[in-house]
Amino acid sequence: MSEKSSIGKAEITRTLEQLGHILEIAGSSPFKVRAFVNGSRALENWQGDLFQLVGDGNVSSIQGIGKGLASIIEDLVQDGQSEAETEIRALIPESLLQLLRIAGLGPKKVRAIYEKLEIETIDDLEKACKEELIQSLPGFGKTSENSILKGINNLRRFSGRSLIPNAQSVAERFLASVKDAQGVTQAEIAGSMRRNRETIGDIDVLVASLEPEAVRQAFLSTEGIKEVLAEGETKSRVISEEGMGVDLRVIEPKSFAPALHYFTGSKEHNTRLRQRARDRGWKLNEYGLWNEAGEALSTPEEKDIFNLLDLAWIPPELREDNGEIEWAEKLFAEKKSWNELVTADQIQGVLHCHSTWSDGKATLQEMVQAASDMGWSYYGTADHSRTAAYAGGLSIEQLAEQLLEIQKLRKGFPQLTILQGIESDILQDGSLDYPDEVLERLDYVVASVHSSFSMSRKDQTARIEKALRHPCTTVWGHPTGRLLLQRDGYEIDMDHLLKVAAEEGVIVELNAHPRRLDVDWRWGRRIQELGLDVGIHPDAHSTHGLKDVQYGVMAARKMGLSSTQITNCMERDEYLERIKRCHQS
DNA sequence: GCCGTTTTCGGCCCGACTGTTTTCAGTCG
Repeated sequence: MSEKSSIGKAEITRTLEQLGHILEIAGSSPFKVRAFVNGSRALENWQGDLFQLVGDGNVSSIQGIGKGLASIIEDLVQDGQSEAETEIRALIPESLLQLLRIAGLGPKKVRAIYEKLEIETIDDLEKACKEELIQSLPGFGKTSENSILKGINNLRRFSGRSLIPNAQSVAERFLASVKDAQGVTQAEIAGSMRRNRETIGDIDVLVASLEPEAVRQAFLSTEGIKEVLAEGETKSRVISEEGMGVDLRVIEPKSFAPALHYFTGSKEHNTRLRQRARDRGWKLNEYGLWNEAGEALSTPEEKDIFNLLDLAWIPPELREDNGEIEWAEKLFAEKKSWNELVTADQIQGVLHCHSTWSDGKATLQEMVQAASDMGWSYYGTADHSRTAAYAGGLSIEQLAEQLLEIQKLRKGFPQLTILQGIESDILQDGSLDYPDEVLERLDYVVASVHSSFSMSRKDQTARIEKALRHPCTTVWGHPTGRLLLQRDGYEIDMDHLLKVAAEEGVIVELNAHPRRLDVDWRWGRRIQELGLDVGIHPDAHSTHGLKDVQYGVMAARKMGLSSTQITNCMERDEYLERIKRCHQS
């Protein structure tokens, strides 16, 4: 398959989604619109070698992608462009897509604004609002004009999504303030946070109470509300001062389980479940599950909903319509339940941490003390290698000096096994950063890419493959190099490299830094199929950074992994044996 | 546009809140 085009899967999924939105503004059938958006998601969730799939002419084998979308995808992969795409893009000015990002503006209103006033950009729309041109349009008024101005303002101030720790602190604040409101029996965070998504758009607070008014009062009196967007009897929505949308939903206690399921989502997962209910002549909504006669079935817990639909209970993290429903069906038929997903207290130790020896903020002794305080039984430091000059990479002499310090520390921390590793840059030609005899003296090697991100997919893949095949490589560090909300990862043939890692016994890192969470959870199923071992490593640059393993654990749960698939859930002796095995001279 | 123990047509999930409306369309999750 030719690789002359540089269009990867990520760009194609974005294109399909955009085309859906363009069709929406252009007034296409809502079902056609949904087909594009669904197709985009189906492709995003599908893991494998897209080049291969296109070569085999099998694109429409992906559920949700039919002949039409398959042909667009094939054209994009093979030529970098598609005639159908060009035709759709010609329907409306591209810049109208930006208007959709303004809260309160949907496709119909954007279209009306464009057709009546020929407004194409956010700047022009802002000007029109200030000149009071919008309020005269049919279906608009003075209030809509003001809310559009507010929406534009918010859009400019906030990027839209947040990293998990930032979202957590906002969520905890709002949860705390409704929890003690009068009449509250239960309160939980639902939505993408409960599903452990890698970034969070909105926070969903779900509260069970027969006194919704008291809950609303408590919610709206939470500290740090920038703006109230809606306040109804059972539903309110605000923007926090951090720029996060926070939704409150109050539900009667008897409906808490179906509501928790409903507001946990994902939307796609919910749609599938509601369809499943419909197939039986039933109805599923946030208030409960209803039979043909319209009688509520008993669903005191989430698992009751699943079981009544002949499904095993599905952990919230897995509810992405990513094959979990089919799996739950099988488990239910076999009277089995899901394997227990990994928990943070099962982590026994970590590799891949930094210290002041390279670019860390804490000394090695401080890091070791913190690791000991975490109750771990092994700890590996892996500072940067010599080529990483930007990060104070260690020379061969410094590595030797560091070992002396480690030997001293070992005496002070007899209960903690302290390992000396290195995070070796994978050089441009795929070799590691020290001579083999230096690498062999270390306890382990994390091989990571830190430079030349823009190599072609083919070259980047070959580069990393060479590093993974090096006998000293123990761990493949942050496999894609992505930084969430900052940059995409480098282009690689992930499926191929995972196979290489499996062949070589290399541990695939799940980098737990909340900005990385790399490897992406969407590879979870493939990783399990290949029988790969995953290591959850904090990539800590400070003592506080060690606590980031919790985010790695969240991502591992989202991958569907249990402790037996995580190397650093092993007891010390087994673990030391394991990292020796893939670090042979 | 996608899909099919309704298989090539006729469906396609569901409900709250808002604003501009006199009964509802649009937006959102």
